[in-house]
Amino acid sequence: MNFDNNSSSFITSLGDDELIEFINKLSQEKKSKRGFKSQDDNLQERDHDHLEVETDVDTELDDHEELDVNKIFPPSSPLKAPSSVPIHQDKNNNISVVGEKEEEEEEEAGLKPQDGIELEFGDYATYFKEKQKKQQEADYNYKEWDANRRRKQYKEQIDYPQIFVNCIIHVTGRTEPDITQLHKLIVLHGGKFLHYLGAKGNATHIIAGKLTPRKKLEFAKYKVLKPEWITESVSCGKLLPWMDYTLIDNDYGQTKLNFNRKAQTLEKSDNAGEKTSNDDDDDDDEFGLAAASPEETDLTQDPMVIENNDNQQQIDAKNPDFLQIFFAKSRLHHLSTWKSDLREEFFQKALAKLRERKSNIVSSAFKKSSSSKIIFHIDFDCFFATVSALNQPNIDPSKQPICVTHGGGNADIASCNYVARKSGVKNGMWFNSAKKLCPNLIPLGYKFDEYDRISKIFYKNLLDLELDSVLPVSVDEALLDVTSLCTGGDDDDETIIEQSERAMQLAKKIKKTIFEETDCSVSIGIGRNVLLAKLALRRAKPDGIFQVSDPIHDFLENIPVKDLPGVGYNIAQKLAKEFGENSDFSIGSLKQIEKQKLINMFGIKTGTRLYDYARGIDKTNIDISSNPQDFQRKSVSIDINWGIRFDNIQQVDMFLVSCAKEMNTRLAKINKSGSQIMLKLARRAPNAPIEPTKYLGMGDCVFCSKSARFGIATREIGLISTESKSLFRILNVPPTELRGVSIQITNLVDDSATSSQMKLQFKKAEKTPFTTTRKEKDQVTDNVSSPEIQKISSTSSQYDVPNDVHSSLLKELPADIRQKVENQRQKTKPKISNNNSSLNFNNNNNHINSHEIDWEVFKELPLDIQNELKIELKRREIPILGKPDTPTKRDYRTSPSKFHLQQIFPESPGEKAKVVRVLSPSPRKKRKIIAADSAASGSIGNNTTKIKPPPLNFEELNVDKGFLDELPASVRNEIIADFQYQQELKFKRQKFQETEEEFRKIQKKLQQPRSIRITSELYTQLLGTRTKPPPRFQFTSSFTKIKELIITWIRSTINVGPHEDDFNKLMEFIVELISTKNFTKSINILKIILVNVQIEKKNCDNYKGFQEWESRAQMLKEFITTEFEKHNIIYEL
DNA sequence: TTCCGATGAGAG
DNA sequence: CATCGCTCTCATCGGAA
Ligand SMILES: Nc1ccn([C@H]2C[C@H](O)[C@@H](COP(=O)(O)OP(=O)(O)OP(=O)(O)O)O2)c(=O)n1
Repeated sequence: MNFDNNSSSFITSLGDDELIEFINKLSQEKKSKRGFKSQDDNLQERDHDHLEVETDVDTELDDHEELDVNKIFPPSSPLKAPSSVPIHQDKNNNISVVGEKEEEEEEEAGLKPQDGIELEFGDYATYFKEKQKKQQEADYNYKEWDANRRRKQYKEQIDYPQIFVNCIIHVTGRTEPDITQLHKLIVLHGGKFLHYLGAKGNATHIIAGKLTPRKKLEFAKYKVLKPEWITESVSCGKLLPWMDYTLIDNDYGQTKLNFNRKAQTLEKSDNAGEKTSNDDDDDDDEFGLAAASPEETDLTQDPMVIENNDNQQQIDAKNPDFLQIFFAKSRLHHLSTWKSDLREEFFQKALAKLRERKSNIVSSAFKKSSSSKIIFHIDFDCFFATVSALNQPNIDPSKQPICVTHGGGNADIASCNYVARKSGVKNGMWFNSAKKLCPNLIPLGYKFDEYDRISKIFYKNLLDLELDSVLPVSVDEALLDVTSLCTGGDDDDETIIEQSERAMQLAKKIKKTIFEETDCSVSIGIGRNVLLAKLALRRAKPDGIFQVSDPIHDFLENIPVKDLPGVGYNIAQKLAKEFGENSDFSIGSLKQIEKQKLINMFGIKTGTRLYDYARGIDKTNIDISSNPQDFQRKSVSIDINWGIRFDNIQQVDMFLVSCAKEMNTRLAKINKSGSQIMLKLARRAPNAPIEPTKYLGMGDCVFCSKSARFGIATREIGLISTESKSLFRILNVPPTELRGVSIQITNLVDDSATSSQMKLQFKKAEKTPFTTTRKEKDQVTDNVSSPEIQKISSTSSQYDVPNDVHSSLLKELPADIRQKVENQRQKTKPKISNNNSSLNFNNNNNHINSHEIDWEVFKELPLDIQNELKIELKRREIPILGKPDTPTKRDYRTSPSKFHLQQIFPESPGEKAKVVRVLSPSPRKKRKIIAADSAASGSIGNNTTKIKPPPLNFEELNVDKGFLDELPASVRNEIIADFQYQQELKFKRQKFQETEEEFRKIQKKLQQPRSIRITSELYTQLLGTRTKPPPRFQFTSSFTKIKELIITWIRSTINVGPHEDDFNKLMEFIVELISTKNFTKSINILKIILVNVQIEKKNCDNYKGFQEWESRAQMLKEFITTEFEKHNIIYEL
């Protein structure tokens, strides 16, 4: 029994409690021969194990030597008589037997409202999670039970050969033997039984008796096998080659070869709006899971189904399965996933091609005239709309306006056909507004699997052409370099006309083939570069081919700039505004603008690009193999801006964990890890309504983001989730205000490319935890690569959590964050730490944890596993009892000093420091932190745009000089507080701008022309003068900035009053102004203060603060009056 | 100059 | 009921050495 790599990452992904449960379970389990964990690394798998562990706490498995069958399968359970079990269909359209009873019990116990209590969402959420869990759990329990039974029955232990380890098998439809039997066979032989096909295509195999044509398409990406594969494999005691049992034997292998794209989704199509189709399309059930297909629906008498329908409550991000449900139905998610998969696929192809070319030595006879290419831009006409309308006999897309959308109302239109476009309907529009433009607009549902299928045919055809290069732009769109196909063999003899002619013929051929194979029309644009091809494509649409012929200027002249790639609303607006033309600013006009002017307006790159585009120049390269690095994926991110509604931070944390899991899955899929993480949040804009127009939408939002470094490339769920939670706290957005979350991982490293690091090293270290091996530098991650450090770093955050976190929140935090906060809290207390043993003092929580582990049993585990677990425990700072002198301890102490480690507490009286986190900021980072520190302690007069944050109560600033990179928690806290404060300011500023606008309007309404006139006069005057700002206010050079500064200052301190120092600085500034005869300016500042103090009055929670401000303002006013009198000036406000 | 982090635009 | 507003890349900007 041994852990493999993935087990390691599995255990590191567990929460502390889970880990402990895991250990305890393992201890009891060790006699069983079965490895606990199969190697699969995907989410589902993790969940499974995770759940097994979890369930152990409150089930009876603790004592499973005496396992009572009835506890798992109560007397009424059908499993008592497995062979005669009635088939039972659950809501997922999967026939389930095992676990059925639990589900029912659970319903009774937890789901059905009892005593007339309304079912709350929390119950629902629990229920939903529980259901999944129970399904998986039941499999495991069943296995245990069966083993037990056999043991008793045969008085010996017969283990079934675990032939299906690594297999995740889904059974669908009618099979012989039936699903119950198959389920048992699979589970008993080590396989995972997948009750439903999630959106992520986790199943490795699908077993089916026969397939409807529709299912055939749907399962095209899977190994769909006959049930005999299972039964015969079992009777042979080994895994038989699945190829001999394929159900779809005609094209599977081929498809697989050409399109190694992984299954993305098995989302069934909706038929929203008019239910026009009665074919074998499946409708979604509410949960985005597999739906009932016609031949099975007769079995759907399960109360479960009804129950679920009753409980179709709001599905928002609080639901633990929200991500899957959401993604399954999100068109943009599909679009993005398809795109990156295609990019990856073609990237790999290009690499292969490159290798091949290299081994063929001669790479010449290629690339003859790179200057003159022929590029095709090919794209399906209104892709989603066309495909969704296929096989819909009642609809004629050439006459009726159609669109693809989820529902009516404010649902987005993904795509609409050209009939609808005539009425002004556009992609991305909301259905309601479109309906106004086009009253008979017909809504159609999404058919993601169809889009995928058509797309595959499309790309297969393109590949078959053996072009110079194919660059996927989207699921329905690609750029082709067809130069060599159009230039033929003879070099220079060809005229341009001949080339064009060939290109045209080729385009026609492609168009025809694709139409024949898909029933969908493509349009093709042909040009000498990507730009021209794109513009030509636009002209070609719909259902056409257009070739840009050589005097390209005529062609370009009247095209609106908006059509240029990279020119969107903003740039087009800016151009139109600047040059006074009405909205359709053409390329012809763009050409008139000087290069420098464009650069000034849009920056160096955009400016030059616009300039070139106007002249038809574009050097974009579409050949992946010519420079693969350019086409490497550089980031992986998850964005959710729909359904984000949280009540408290715990829910946010849970959600972030789901995201981390998803992130891990995605990274694992492409074998990459990243060393930098960014959390981006959308916060409801100050004046936006709590609930926006679009149901569960994000509405108008303010965005903020913060990034951090792991110090090492990773995809560990634990690290990602911990870091995101940490960042979330830094960004300080109230959970109720949150409307969008995104996590991005960058600085990607290929697993294989960095053999010296991460997993391999990690594994090595597991095996020999006593030796400290010399690590090579990790190129990407700032020289941190020691496995010990990597492990510790789960507790790392670039920033620590501020210590004003409410204590009720604390206990909800993951242990490692909690630990940090606790530590910091301790630290702010008077020194008591020095003579304490960490076991008693430092790790209160963890000490409790460690008692939960049965150390006696732990000791009986195989040594290597013990070691592994010890490392993990150590990483989490859970003390290892019963064996105090653990070797892992030494590892910390002997860590090379070049690593920057955080000293928090002495581990034992004699020892020096305890390493809590590792962070290796780049030199810049270091500077930045230090700089931020000084900024935070500075005040308004410093040469910085920062305003001093409200007084923070960090009395002690014990800077530990020994660790340059790491500032003590208290200082870090200040930095974080400062950052949060800045965020708050930013947000308030925005809020203020709106308030200010309102204020101005009110002023106008009240007919106070005089005040306005004076104000604006003063403003113009001030803005017009270019006096150097006085020294003390050097940080701003323009009056608007000063104004803004003062406004934010007031706004942020209206509850506490101005800080003495700041106010003094201001007074100095005024004195300076007056002495330099800047009278107007001083009056103006006074005005701003007076006005804004009053404005803020209504936002003020603490009247005292306002009074403080008001009195200061009066003081200033008097001061100015007196000063002015000295100069014989009388002013008027 | 160069690098970095935050932010935004644009694409399908 | 509604509704499923993703995700990647490049550019810009301001701040820091
Ligand atoms: N805001 C958008 C834009 C596009 N899409 C989807 C639906 C489209 O069918 C597909 C392809 O986008 P295109 O921009 O190519 O638009 P169409 O194919 O619909 O129309 P056409 O290409 O004919 O202009 O992407 C979407 O869901 N939402």
